[in-house]
Amino acid sequence: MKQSPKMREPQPSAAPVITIRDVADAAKTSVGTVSNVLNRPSVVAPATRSRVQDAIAELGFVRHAGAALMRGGRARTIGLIVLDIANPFFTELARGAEAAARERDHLVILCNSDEDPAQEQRYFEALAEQRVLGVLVSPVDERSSTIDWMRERGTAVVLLERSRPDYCSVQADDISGGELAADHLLDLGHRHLVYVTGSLAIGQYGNRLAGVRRALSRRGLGDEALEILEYGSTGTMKEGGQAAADILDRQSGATGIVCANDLLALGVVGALARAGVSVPGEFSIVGYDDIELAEQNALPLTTIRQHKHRMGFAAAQLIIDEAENSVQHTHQQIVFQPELIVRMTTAIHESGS
Amino acid sequence: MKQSPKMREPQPSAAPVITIRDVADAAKTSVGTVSNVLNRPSVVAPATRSRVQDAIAELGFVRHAGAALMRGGRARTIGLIVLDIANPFFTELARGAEAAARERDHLVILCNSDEDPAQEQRYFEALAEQRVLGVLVSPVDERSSTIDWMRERGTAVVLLERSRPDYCSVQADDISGGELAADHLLDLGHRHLVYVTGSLAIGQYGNRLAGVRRALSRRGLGDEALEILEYGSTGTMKEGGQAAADILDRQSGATGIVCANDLLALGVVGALARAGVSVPGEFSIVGYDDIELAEQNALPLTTIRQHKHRMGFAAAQLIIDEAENSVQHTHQQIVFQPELIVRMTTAIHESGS
DNA sequence: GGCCAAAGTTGAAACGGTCCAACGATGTAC
DNA sequence: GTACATCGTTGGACCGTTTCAACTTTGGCC
Repeated sequence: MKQSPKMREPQPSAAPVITIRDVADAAKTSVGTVSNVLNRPSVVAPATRSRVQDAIAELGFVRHAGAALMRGGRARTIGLIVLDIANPFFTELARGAEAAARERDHLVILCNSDEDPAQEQRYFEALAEQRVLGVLVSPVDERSSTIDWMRERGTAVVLLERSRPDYCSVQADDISGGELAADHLLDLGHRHLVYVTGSLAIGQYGNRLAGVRRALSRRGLGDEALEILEYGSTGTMKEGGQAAADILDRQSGATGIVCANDLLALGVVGALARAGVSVPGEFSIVGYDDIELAEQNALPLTTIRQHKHRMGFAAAQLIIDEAENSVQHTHQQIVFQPELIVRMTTAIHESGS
Repeated sequence: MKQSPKMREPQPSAAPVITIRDVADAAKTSVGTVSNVLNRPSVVAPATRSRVQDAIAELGFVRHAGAALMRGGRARTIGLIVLDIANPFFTELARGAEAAARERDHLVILCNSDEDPAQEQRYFEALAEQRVLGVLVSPVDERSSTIDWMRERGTAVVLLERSRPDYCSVQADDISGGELAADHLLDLGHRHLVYVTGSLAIGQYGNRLAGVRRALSRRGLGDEALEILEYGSTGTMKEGGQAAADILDRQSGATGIVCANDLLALGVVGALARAGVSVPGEFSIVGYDDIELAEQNALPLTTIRQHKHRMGFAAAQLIIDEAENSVQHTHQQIVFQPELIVRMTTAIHESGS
């Protein structure tokens, strides 16, 4: 009955779908010229250019990114796959990547693998299908064949927090970081340490542990001076709370605690405080990452600072470079040095020894 | 056992670019059939189907999402634009959206506007060009014409934390939440409150303030019983620390502090602790959001819980529904009720008022 | 006025998929 | 044996853009 499309219906289904063709007609020119206005405005005569721009604005034309990609191009979009979007380390890194991308007029889309290889794979595939410029990934497993698969299909990949000789990567020197943390405690006189960590399958946690061990052995201390408490996931505050309970249970005589990240450390500190245990009186605690919370905590956390923003920035630059100069591009592994930030959760070990 | 990866030069870009045509040839069938295997596997005979699937695997075919969209379809991707990716409220919400999307085999891509209208606009445009299914947005300004513009161009939009009668939206009842917080303090005997907030241009912070005022006026208290400390941004821990300093400076006699979000509250609590001021002895503090940190803090935070995960879940469901049943879809505004969670930062106000 | 180069514009051929009408093969009913 | 329904497959039109060779216009120079 009411076939008239001009009726007052506020329905959204009136989707007109404006194409470059419509713009060309409205501006009384050709599709080629409109395309030039979009992509190479300088080659179009000013008068024509502004006629086209007016038509675009008037009709509300939105270029179809998918169609634009068909003649071989690559998108102006960078994918970033992180292990845990709730970890401030990654959000700060994402900000850095975004800043670098913005400089070159690119966009970052953030994907959360939640440490699940299947989910990671889904995002890899989706990004490959989108023909993104490249993917920055903090891989669940850096040996995963999916990463090679991506590159074989023509999508550049930069590894975060992991490295492989045949890929660009951006990481921190986690071994030195672990060493820095342990050295600090040893310098303060602690002689029995605990390393609290998320899953050691996460490479950087393993490396930090290696650094701790190196510091111990440099002083002639062996594994008897170290306990390891490993929890299942990426290292959350809740797990830190659990760790504090476990440490109190054990009564093992340990006085220095190195945590694999700040969330764990804050969890430990919080739980100890709630249990009425003095920090740094009875335990000295060092975190890792230097997230904003570390400084703002009621008891500011001694920690190992990572240059998260710079790492993200560098990674995005690498991927843009790799994509734009793929011919003469050489893979590089960038390593950032961590830094000890002493705050209030560590102190000299008074009694004994 | 080593492979010899160095035998041949790492191909600069020997990009083969496998198309559906190549797959069809390899599987000795037609492109139409391959397309059917991809999109409607059930209509293809099992033998053919597996031949095609083998060819896809062997050749490493990746469908070109852009091309697939050209015949009018919509992507299986949902955009989510948040104000501040470092705020756990949004990451938890993102997780909820992701869960709902996964159920329907969609993907969420997260974009961070950082409260900058220009950045928000850039993401809107990029998502429109990608022809995403729809966009969930926590808008910098819900009256922005960009939102209407998106819908006119055919991209569904669901508002988060804001509402407009002509859009789907998911929000919390912030007025009730503010009231809940203030009532709690008033019940405990506090008679002079401070409201610590980020920019009041952020609508929900304004609503929470309105709730606080409502609670006061219900008890016959007016603006003389309320101080407002407004800081510039989205409300960070650092600003909370500043607020604590300002409150101590003023000596105004206030004893109850309502914060517009948990990060502010944790900043206040941390800074007061560092200043040696007892909480909840001298000040009672209520946060807002119930992020994970609130519970895990050394002094667990009394706060107003928001159902972040459910909100994200509902929003993603709405957008999928709107996109799939656009004809008979009616816009709905979903409102979640907040909940008071009493922990350790609030206590009875002892001394006479 | 004739010639030429530069500047601006044009139309059509890709690009890699989806969709669909039409087709062939096979089985079933009478 | 004929008519018909079902199932699986096929090829080509089409989607919206970019690219590029060819074309037209303009203006400078001798």
